[in-house]
Order: sequence, then C-alpha cells, then structure tokens
Amino acid sequence: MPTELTPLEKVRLEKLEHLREMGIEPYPNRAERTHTAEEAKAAFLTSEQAGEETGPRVTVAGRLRSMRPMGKITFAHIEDATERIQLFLRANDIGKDRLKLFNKFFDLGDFIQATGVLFRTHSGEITVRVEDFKMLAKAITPLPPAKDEVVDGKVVRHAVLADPETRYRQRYADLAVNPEVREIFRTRAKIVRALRDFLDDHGFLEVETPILQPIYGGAAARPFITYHNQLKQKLYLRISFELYLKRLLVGMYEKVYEIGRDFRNEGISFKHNPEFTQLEFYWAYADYFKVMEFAEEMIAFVADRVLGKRTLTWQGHEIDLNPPWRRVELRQGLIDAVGIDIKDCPTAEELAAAMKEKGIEPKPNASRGKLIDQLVSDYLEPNFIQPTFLYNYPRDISPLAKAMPGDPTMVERFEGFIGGMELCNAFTELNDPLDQEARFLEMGRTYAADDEERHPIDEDYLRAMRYGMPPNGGFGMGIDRLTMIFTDKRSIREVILFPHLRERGNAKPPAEAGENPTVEEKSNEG
RNA sequence: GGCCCAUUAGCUCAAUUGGAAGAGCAGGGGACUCUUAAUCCCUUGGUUGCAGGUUCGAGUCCUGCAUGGGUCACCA
Repeated sequence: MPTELTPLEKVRLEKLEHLREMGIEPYPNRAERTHTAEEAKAAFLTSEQAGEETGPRVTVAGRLRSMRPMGKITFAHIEDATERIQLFLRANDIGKDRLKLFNKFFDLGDFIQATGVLFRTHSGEITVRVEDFKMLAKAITPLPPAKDEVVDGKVVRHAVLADPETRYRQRYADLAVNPEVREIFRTRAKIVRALRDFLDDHGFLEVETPILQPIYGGAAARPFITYHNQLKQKLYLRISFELYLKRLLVGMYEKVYEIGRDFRNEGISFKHNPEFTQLEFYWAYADYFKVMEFAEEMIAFVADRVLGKRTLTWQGHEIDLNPPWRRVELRQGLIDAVGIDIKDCPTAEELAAAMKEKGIEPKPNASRGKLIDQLVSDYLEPNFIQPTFLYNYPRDISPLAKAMPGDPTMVERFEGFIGGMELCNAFTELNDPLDQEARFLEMGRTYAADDEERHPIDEDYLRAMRYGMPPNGGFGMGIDRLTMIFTDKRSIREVILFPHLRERGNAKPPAEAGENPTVEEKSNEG
C-alpha cells in the first residue's frame, strides 16, 4: 500500500516526525485566519492613510512560497487564493529557537498561518512582522519550484511546471503553481454564469434531463454504455439533450435550456474530450433566424460580462464579437469558394463528379450531405476566423431539422464559427411527427450496413411529437470551446480541469471493454 | 487506428560526427539582522521511459512497446 517515496519526500517526512516529537501537530484541525492576504494589505493601507503609528494586527494563512533565511532574520512569502504577502521573522521578536524551528522544519509548499502587526520594509513592501506562527498542513511532496522575479513591474517565471502530461494528470499541482491556470477556470465559471443570467433574463427555464438514457439520440456519435442492475436494463450516457428538451415543449414550456455534460465515445483531440459541457436551448414560436440573432446577442453579452469588451485576441487573431456576425449561405459560400453549385448536383454521384472536376477527391461512399460537409469542412470552416454563421444545410445530415419551404433537399439550420472552429449548431426544429419518423427510418436505412452507427429509433419521442409540438428553434453550443475562445487556448484540455488521458500502467484494457463494443458485449452484467 | 515529433535528476533544460552524463532551481550542511530569482562556501541526487539489437563503445544508430504532443482518419 505505501507508495515509494522520493529522497526529497523522505526528508520531509522526517521533518514531520520531528515536529510531532516536539509536540507540534503538523495537521491541526483549525486555523485562526483573520485576513486574506488581499484584505490584510487593504487594512494596512487604510490605517496608513489614517496616519496610525502601528499597522493592524492580522493572522494570515496560506502556502509557503519562498523563504530567505539570513541568520537571525528570515523573510518568507505565503500565498493564499487572493495573493502573496511577505512574512518577516526576527529572533528578537520570536526567539532564536522558534526561528530555527521555522527555518529547519518548515518547507516550501507547507500551509501555515502567521500572526503579527503589518509594517512596511525598507523597500516598501507591506509585511507581517511575525509574533507567532503555526503549521496548518505539512506538504510531503515538494511542488515544482516556481520562482517569480519582478523585472520592470512584470513577473518573470523562472521555473515552471510545463510538461502537459503532468499538468493534466496532476491538475492540483498545476493549479497550485500556475496562477494563470487558476484564472482560466474562474473565467469559465463567469462565462457559464453569464449564459445563465442571459437566458434567465429572457424568460428561459433551466431544467435537468436524464444523463442515463434508455435510448440515445440527438446527435451522431457513439455512446458510452452502462447497465442498471435492478432494472436489468442497458442505459446510455447521453450524447445530447435535444430529444428530452423538445419533449418539454410538448409539455407547454415555451423556453427551456440545460447546461450539462454530454458523453461521446469518439476520438480525443485538441477540440474533443469524451465528456464535454453543452448548452442547449429550445424556444417555441422562434425560427432559426430568430435564434441566430439571439445567439450573437448572447455571446456579446457574455463578452461584456466576462471581458468588459466585445473584442478579444485568439491565437493571434483579433476577434470582433459585435453583432451582427457575418452570414454566409452555404450554397453561395461553396459557389464562391470552390465554384460548385450544389443545386446543380442533386445526387451524390453528380456532386462527386463535380468535385473531381475541380481536383477535389471526394470521400468514398459518402452521401451527398457528407460530400457537402466535406467541402464545408475543407474550404469554408478554416476561413471563418471572425464570428460567422453558415446557414441552410443539406437535409440528409440534419435529421432533426425542418426542411426549407421550396427545397426539400435543404433544411433550416445554421452553425456558428469562431477561429475556424465550430462553436454552435441550431435549427428550426422538425415538429412534424410523420416527417420525423420518415427521417429516422431513412437514417436507419443509411446505416443499415454499419451496425455501429445505426441509432435506435426513439418511439417515445415520436409519440411526444404526435401529441403536438409547437414550431420552435433550437440551439446547442459547446461551453468548452467558447471558453477556449475567451481564454485564448488552442486545446480543449486547457479549459477542462481534469481532461481524459489514457490510464497509466494499465495499457491493456479489460477484454470486455475492447474497441467498438456492441451493446451486447459492453454491458456490465452483475 | 495511420504518420511525424518528443521522453535525460523532484522541476526547467544541456550533452559536437557514436567516445568519461552536466547546469540552474529544489534538497542536505554551514555563514549572514531589510531580503525578495537573496547572496556566499560545501554537498546529495541518474538503470538517460521500457525491452531488445548493431558496435570495441549507445543519451545519440536500428526494431518493438509505453506515455504525451501534433496531424490525418473518425465525430449525420
């Protein structure tokens, strides 16, 4: 059970035992903090401005981040969630033995508290003249040393935990030494808060729908599969909230949204994590153009709240989030970008031929919709650096969207892009139960040859729709990707606290959890 | 899953064409009463990701594996 300790850890463990022998508890139950570092400094400034002779007496607590012992005095910094504050320990004040105890048995990374009167050092730094100090929690494993130097008012980090694998696997250590990483997740929380406020203010009701679903749907992805023992029933982790949220429109709610986790058993990349956070909303009596305007207003609102402005820099690009965003009609976009009018190519064969004529290799065995998707991915999306809505999509890759009047091959759907990355997806929702059933059957035929991708038909969803579903517009957006845009990160792992990595030292998966499991193989009986 | 790159001390990184594995920080010992990358002296620490191979000799070249990063595929 005990793990192998490094020599550095053994040294600290010995120090911990020494403390115990001296009657000092290295993990006491209580701390007596009166001020955060930030509050302490503010209190000092207040008393200084009032002309008081001595500064306020405070007890601060935090992690020991630097120590500079100089014989009979020691300077140190502790850091809490607000900021760092300097401690000044002097043999004259606390006695030689206490100072020696501090120098010898307290280490970088330990949580401690210190009590004393605030003053300014000769160099002007607000500092605690320590009268008493206490160990709050001894650190056994040393944090990677992160020394900061202040050069011309700028903080220069000299050694830093930079290895991405260690940073993701031990996010706690990453957060502990890299304050800018802590900031990312504060920003993320602000984004989510702003989205909620915006939707709440517009009369939307926040709801929670099942994560464990008997039938998965609403997107095209392979699911994670699990099993309920008592019900003796397979369950799927949702790949989308869509079909449940739209059931609620049948139930007479007009505006609903959910922010939560989706799970997709697909490849992992710089913009894909197996579980990711999604916002979806559904809005009765709205269509996709109304949703489009609402969406760009929503993002602008988030920018106002989170950044205080509507422009930002992402990977060197100046992004302007001010509405209205650029709008590109898909058919016209492809005419302009590749010189193919998809209207002239009503079948997959004709479109593939047109692509070959332009020197583009069409994906083998792809449907017309997939070929259009290929063209969009390769020739349109990468250029959508500024916020752009691409609208009017092919029907056969959009089985839940309503067809365009006058063109049964196309649907009223748009996607939003920033930085060349798909951010959101929306449509005028299909509410015709007979059409919906036909689409489901069509999808079933399309994938009949490939069991893996075939989705089970959600009969209950069709029943709900037969009760009558108001016309509505729906919208889905990846919160992780939005956070990437707002924090100027290129990898989704930078905005997820604990991203999924392959398990260490367990390279061989259990036999029953092999690649591409079928439902039958994957269920965990018992 | 394919291809490319990486893996050296706790952390960040060196190591000429194949020729004795190093530095800074952290750690240990010592000095030092206003330091802040404190400074100064001394010092511990390595099966170079793992397993093979080529060679008189491998951190360096070859093969396989592992993990990560990138990219492609996949992701209506």
